[in-house]
Amino acid sequence: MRYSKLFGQTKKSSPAGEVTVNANLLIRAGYVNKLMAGCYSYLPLGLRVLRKIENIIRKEMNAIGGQELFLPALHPAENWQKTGAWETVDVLFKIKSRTGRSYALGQSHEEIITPLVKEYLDSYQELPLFVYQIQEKFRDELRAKSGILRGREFGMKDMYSFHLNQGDFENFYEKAKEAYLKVYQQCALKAKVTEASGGAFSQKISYEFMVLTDAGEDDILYCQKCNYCINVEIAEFSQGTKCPKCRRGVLKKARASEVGNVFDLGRKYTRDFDLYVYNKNGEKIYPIMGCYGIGTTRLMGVIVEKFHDERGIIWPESVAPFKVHLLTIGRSKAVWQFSEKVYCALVEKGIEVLFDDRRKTSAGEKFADADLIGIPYRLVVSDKTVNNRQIEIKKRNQTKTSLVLLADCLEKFASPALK
RNA sequence: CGGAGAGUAGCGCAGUUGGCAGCGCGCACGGUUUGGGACCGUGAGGUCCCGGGUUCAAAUCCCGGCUCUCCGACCA
Repeated sequence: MRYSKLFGQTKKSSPAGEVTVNANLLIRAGYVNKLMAGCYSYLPLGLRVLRKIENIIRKEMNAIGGQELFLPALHPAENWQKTGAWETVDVLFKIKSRTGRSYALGQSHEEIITPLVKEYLDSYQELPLFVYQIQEKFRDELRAKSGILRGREFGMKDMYSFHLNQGDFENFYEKAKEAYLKVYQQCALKAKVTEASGGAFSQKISYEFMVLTDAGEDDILYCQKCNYCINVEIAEFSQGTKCPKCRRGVLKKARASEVGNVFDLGRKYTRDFDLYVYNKNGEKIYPIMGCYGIGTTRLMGVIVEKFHDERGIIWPESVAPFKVHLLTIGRSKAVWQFSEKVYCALVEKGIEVLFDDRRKTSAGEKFADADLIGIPYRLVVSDKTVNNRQIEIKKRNQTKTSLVLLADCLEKFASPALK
């Protein structure tokens, strides 16, 4: 991609009154644009990051048997009335059509997936079933805040599982948990599995996946010796008390952001929508349901909160919009010809490259933009390098630079599949 | 929804006692520059958030509303 043609370029000044790091950097670097509080457009650069995050999640969900589908965001009110959520869920956006019919915008999709599964589930032999989607959710938050961490419209992967019995659900929960931890690991994040309240429709414990960051909205207590972690909203002990699990460590309190969750929905929805099967003994069974969410846009925001410095974003390679950022510095014909050659060679090898080919832009501005945008590797072709047909290479999170030949460069960045 | 702050050019902001609408960046054109956000010149660009009111005169004062940010409450 040629930066001169990219829609959504950097801004020199911070958006007015925006203090959140993720909003500030993502807006300034040209990843997102705010339409209104809690509602963001994803520009080409931002969409590339979001798609990478989604694909990491997609791969892991598929690996545990998840089947991707896509549900409507606009829902008939009747589905929400049937579960009682129409009256009780205050974040539900409600809409009236011209003809007076009532609709809801999906804040979650249990009300849609359950009757859908009912239409196709014929036998207990089809269980367990795991379906998921990646879609925008709508929640009428009283106060949207923290940039893309809490929006009124936001991206989410939501998976729903259906099981014959509690034991089967719990087995799958363990697999889902491992898959989630792999997702965060690939996003370079360390997530803690945290006990939390079950929310409005479940008296049971739920699990949240928390990443430590001051930008978060939750307080957790975690053990420094084992993996025990609990949300303070349900914790019966305080900071400094002995860990109830390993009895060796001491609990520490910290701020965190919830980047995923798992709920045991029990038979709430299958009963509400009369979704049942007969087991092999001819007994009528309402399946146990679980739901599993990962906020895709929030995950993107948390990554920025974790990986940045005073100059800009420092993307982990796995989610970076491009692998390399090629800068051309200087105006000599030799520099231009060589950088064009390098760009074309990288593109031909299938290496994701953003080429800062702006003719009149100063070196300082290109460096500053490269730091702000935060692509993992910076390549520079300039008068200093071109005589020896070399390219300067620097990692975004390091200060040292080195010189390499084009062939070495292509070798270094070639994707494993092409090697 | 309670508390606090803000809304003026595309973006960031200044605007004193009520008296011609300004600055920086960006943008367009010309020129000089070229390894860390260079410089000179010229130019375009305005519903001063919206609606009332006071006044000879309102970006400025008063009333009402809207939007944004932060804190809180809220938050499957």
